[in-house]
Amino acid sequence: MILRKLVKVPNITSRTHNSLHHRMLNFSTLFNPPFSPKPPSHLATNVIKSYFETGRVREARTLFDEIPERDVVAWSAMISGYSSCDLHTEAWVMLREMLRAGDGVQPNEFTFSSALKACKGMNSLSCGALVHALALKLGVLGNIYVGNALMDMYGTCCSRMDRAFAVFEEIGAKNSVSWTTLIACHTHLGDGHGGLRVFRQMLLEEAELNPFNVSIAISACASISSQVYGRQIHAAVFKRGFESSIPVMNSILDMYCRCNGLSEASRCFHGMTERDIITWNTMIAGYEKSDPYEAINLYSSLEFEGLTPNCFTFTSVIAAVANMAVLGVGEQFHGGILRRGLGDDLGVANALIDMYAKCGNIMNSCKIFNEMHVKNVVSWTSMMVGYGSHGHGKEAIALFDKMVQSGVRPDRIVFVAVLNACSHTGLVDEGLRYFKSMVSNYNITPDQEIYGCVVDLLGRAGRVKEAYELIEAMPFMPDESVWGAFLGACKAHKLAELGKLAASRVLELRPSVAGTYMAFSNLYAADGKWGDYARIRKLLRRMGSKKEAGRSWIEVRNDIYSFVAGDKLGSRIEWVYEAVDILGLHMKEARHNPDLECLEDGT
DNA sequence: GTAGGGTTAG
Repeated sequence: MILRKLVKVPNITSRTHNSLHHRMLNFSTLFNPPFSPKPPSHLATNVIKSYFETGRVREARTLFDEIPERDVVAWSAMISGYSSCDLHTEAWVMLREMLRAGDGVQPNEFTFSSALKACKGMNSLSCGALVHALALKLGVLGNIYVGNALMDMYGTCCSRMDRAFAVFEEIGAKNSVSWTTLIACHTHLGDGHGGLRVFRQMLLEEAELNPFNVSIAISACASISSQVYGRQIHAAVFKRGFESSIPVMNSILDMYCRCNGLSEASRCFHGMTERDIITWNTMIAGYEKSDPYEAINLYSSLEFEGLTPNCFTFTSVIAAVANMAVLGVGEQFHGGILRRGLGDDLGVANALIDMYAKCGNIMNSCKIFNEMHVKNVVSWTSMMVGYGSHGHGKEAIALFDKMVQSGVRPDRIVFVAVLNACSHTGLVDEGLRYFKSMVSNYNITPDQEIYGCVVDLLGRAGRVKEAYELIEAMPFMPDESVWGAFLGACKAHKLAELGKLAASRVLELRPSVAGTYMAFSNLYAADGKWGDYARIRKLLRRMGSKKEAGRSWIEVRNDIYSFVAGDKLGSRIEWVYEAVDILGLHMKEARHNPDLECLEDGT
């Protein structure tokens, strides 16, 4: 009777549970009654599993330690339990203890599949390869669970897709998990095309569609921004009745959000009968950039539905606040984050650094950054971008050096941040040094964005010839971001001929960019060539293309007023003009000469 | 009595 009660651990209250646990510690009394010749360790294993399922890790370990003769099932339950609770290192330590115990217990296929999951969780290729060797020695590689787990480990740890694929090829009778795992490995590595190739192969080999492989295939479409493929799979989802699966629908929402289909995402979202927190997070993230106001509205509806926001929710909501630059709202969300104990989450803290910087409060960004216990490359980048946009280029650069000293390896995006900081502070030679170091010390191949930054760095400082030489020396065709940076330099330094060359290149690459025509016509105007100026303007009008209006907004006593140049906000617009006049006076006092040519009526 | 794949944050 007592044993039957113990097996039902998850359903009991904590007080009852604690008292039971207190009695359970005496293992031999409970599990080895006088009439039983051998300890029924399978019952203890049952309880261990229940403990892990309810997160009672310490109790599981205590009970395990009490078992006099641990068999392979008990060891496997411990390794699996730790790994399921995301305690992968503990699972690994357990495996090592098992192998060293010297009691003749050998790992089986259950032990290996759980151990490989732990290696994947630790992102340790060396541990995974050790398990692989041992599994080979003990002849369990033919087991489908072991094969699939091995493939997953290789595909995740250090991106060894070559080895993952070799394992996949060796699996004789692949099952649906084998296919899903291989598609997921490709997709999670950012190779959506590869994921879809495998998905297509899976269909050719007449493997069945299921919610698992469909979710990851849609995620692959999202990663390559292909709404065309995404819609095809959406149609298959509809046909097979997988629309009742929340993860499948969440994937579809995410795909539409990332593939310029926000209205379609919204339609699907409203059609869902059941939604979880990931559904809401996906939509909030989808609206965060293009319609941050709606993202914040969604947050309110989520709370109204009684769901609990998590760190993903706040990361997106804080990003929405940053895009609107509404400090008061951001502070309120920050309070909510602290009340829920989510302030220590890395993603949330990174978003807060960015939000405070974009809302003009760089001091709070610094405070959050300095108080973080763990920082990743995004934390350092966010702080550097913040410093850069506040005109503190030197602080941004100092931070880069500090980051390297702390052992964080810079990625491509950090270099974008440091180059921008150098560019806006006029630290041209420092910027060029970082550009060279990126290639020689960190083996990062510069892409269009990086070249655009360096062209901007040289161009702003008036070193336009060097900027042009850099463009000429690029190992690939410069895109519109590179020529755009060059065009900006020509405009700033009134180099009409070179500017026309740059503008024509941008127009060749993206003929629909109205902003380029504007810059182009301004160059003619600056050059006094009014006939050419009129011709471009006429062309622009004929295209029906309109440069998107630069929108500004101001927060006055908790109300936000948004406007474009020449807009009328009733009597309140006077406040804005008054503020602009005061800024102009400040500029004159500081002996800055405002460039009024950049002002365009109605834009 | 012990093992598996999918969805959200820069």
